[in-house]
Amino acid sequence: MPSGSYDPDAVEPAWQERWVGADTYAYESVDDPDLSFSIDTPPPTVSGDLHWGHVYGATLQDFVARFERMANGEVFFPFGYDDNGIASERLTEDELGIRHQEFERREFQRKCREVCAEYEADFTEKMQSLGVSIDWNHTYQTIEPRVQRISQRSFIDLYEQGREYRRRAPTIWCPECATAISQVETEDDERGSHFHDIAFDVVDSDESFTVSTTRPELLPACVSVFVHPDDDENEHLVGESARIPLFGQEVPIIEDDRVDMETGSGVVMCCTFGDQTDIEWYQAHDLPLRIAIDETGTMTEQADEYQGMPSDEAREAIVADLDEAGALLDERAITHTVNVHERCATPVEFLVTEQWYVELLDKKEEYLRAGREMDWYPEKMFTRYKHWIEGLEWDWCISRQRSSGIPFPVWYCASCDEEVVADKAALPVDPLSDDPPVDACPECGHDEFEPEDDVFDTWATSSLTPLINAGWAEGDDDPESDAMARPGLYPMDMRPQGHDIISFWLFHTVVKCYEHTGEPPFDSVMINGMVLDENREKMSKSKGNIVAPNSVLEKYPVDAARYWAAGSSVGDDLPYKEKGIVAGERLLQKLWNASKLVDELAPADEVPDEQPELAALDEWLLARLDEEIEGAAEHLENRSFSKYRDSLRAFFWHTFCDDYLEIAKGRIRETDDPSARYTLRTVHERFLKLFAPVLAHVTEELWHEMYVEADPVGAAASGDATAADGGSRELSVDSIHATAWPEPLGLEADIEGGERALEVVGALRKYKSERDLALNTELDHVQVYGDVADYVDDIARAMHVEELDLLDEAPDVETVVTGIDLDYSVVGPEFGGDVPDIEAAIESGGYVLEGEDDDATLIAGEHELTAEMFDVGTERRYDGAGDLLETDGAVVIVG
RNA sequence: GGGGCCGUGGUCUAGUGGUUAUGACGCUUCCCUUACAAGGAAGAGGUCGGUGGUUCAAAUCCGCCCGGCCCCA
Repeated sequence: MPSGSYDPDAVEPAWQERWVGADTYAYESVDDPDLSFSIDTPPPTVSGDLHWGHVYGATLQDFVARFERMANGEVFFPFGYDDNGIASERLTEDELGIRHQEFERREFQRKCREVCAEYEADFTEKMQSLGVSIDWNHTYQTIEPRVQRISQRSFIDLYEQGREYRRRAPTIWCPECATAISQVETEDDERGSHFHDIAFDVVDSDESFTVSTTRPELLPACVSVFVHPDDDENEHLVGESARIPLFGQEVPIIEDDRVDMETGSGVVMCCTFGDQTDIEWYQAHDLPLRIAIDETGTMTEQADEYQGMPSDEAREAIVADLDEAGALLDERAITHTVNVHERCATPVEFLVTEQWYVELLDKKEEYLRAGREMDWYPEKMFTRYKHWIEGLEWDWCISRQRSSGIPFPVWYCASCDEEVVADKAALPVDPLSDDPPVDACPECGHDEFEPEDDVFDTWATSSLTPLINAGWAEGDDDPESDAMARPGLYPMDMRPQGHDIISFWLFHTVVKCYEHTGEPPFDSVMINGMVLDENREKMSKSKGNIVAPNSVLEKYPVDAARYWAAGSSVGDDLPYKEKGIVAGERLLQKLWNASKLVDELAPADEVPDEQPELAALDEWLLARLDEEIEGAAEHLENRSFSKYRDSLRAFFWHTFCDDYLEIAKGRIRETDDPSARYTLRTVHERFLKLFAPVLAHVTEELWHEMYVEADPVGAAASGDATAADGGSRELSVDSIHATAWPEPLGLEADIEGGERALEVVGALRKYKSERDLALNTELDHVQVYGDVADYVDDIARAMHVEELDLLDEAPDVETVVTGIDLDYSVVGPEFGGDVPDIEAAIESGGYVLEGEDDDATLIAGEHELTAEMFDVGTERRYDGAGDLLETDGAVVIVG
């Protein structure tokens, strides 16, 4: 039995260990029809510390997992470690003091797996200490051979379907990392720079104009000059040609509304490529390419005498030469926004390179339909998906010029460049180490091949997690078959994701998996918000407002943090609030203390097995709990965690502890009442189950303390005996989390009577409080008018009333009509614009009241209102002995 | 620049057309009542960001404005 005060420091780690040791959350088989719910957890990068995003995201997922497990059956809740990215590459290099270039790619990846294993173990421990009900027997690493195989298989399938192509085209390039990157890997940054005002001559004219640029080294790459159509001052230039200073090429002057007239001179040069607008112009106006800077940042032959110079050196030389030639009109410092690589903060270049792409643009409609088929929590996130799809302008560049990552399974004929892809049976392959599947080029017969040394974009793999979980293309021995090994898992029931990364992770996953299976990969997606600081600002290192979860969890119980995390609705950001966690801690103690009292009042061996004849108030409480059970389930199904948490807490704390428990306590101590004992224990066990999804540890401990024979882990408990229990569904381990969500009892109860009885109790409390009396002050005589006959003893005992009488008739009061309250929901639609007339008549007293109660009629001005349209406001004046108290359903006289 | 979200007592928050606007934290007063003082009871505190409109009726719907946040460019 529970005793003392609750000790989470001892109880929580003990249960965490036992859950993992006993495989509490493992499922027997993924083909088990009992496996009712599956979650596609997006694998986190494991190199860093646990941050609030992990805690919040994983905790919300766990609420759903625990609820679904109780409500429906086993839950597939796997875990993945993302160790396939550049973060793990750097980690391995730092840890081992090596450079990846020093090793064959395959060898380096082996080292990565080894180094990451330590970090993964550490991360696993941290996740387990959050009490998350993940099945730790089902984890994967994105760098493991099986995942590499599925990634390469995905590539080959899409290639065979003609949905992938290799092309020379503009790409976003990081000169520091020497790779193409996708747009989502860039961010804006404010940088200092210089505007150079450069004079351009108009061909066949004496005229010249000024172009302001921060990139004079791109002059040799200039292919045109643009003017805004509304630019009256420069409009006359449109149609002419301009001669580029120093380099001499003649380029057309074109109008386009993408020119920013506010910046510089309003006339802008378009180069190959200075920024993304240049690329848009290149495509829109069919401009030629003049590539003046190569992939290493060196000037090309287009740059004439500057060829071979690094671009920043060339910039200085060109500026000096412009000045000498008299073409440099001005030079001034500015700050402007530049696109930088998020990882290394290097400003990106826009280069023309050969890359692999996945075709997306031709199937936007289908992708939209797939997105619409999923349930979005919150719904508004579908809008984000819709806009993302509609706004797609480029196909997806999936090749990266990095040294580690999953290799493209492709070779090229050294003679004719024919693409040769790997045999499906041979996957995973690394073309840098493995031979192509053919001896001679199927196109030209040549026998030498160049391996593709690019690797996949990390999202090309991360977008396959539902397929990895379902064992796609692992279903049978046929290497050509894409049958799933665990087809029952697909589509998966829920995909969780933080809202900051849905566009490149979730959305790509939808599209990619749809391509492979023809259906959306998820029945539902649950988007969570961010954890903000106490002032609702994003936590960031530069602001220095980061609160480390570890430091908080050392101080507070995990269940308290889980309680705090449940204080949000799906999709909402959640500010870190120490007070919110303290509130959770208080609830844990309250639950523990109430449990002690329940166990004392209704110990297991004194509670009748069968439902006894129930007192009216007990019946009422059980019926009210039925409503709460249904409400809690509905809120959890809608992922309205906050509503679930708050309504359950309020009902438990106020209705159960403050009202019912006080009454039951008196009744049992005086009469050994079996009805109250049965009710207490029944209701209490149900409360534990209702709280279990959020307060995972304390409910487990209490359930074992009170409902499973001698099997708690806390304090005095020892041994590992597990006793069968009636409530358990007999899953792999005895746990409250393996029991079924409570079914409503469906008792016929006098709901109104119970409410009325508690109103009377409330009125008497208020009476005592207003007179500064202790709540246990004896009251000699109380009379009640109102139907509370079945509750008289409970009321009298709870409020220490010596003699409580029921009155058959209303007490002798003088009723004074104080006004008329209209029921606008009836009067409004009935009388419409005449409502103000009626109000005016009532206000001025110009009305006649006829009849009483249901037959009452009100004549106000021109209109006649029937009883259901109004209430008569009254005030009672009581001149009798004692004090008159009123509630909605009863009249109480004290004294 | 495009899109989305938000603004409710000191703080956070419920409430998407209908009488007196929900709750928590904080505050004030009272009560040690053999589960819990980290508890209980009562109370004070709000022109629902501003403004105009729709409606018999607006915190709620619509327009504009102000303030804040996020995503995309």
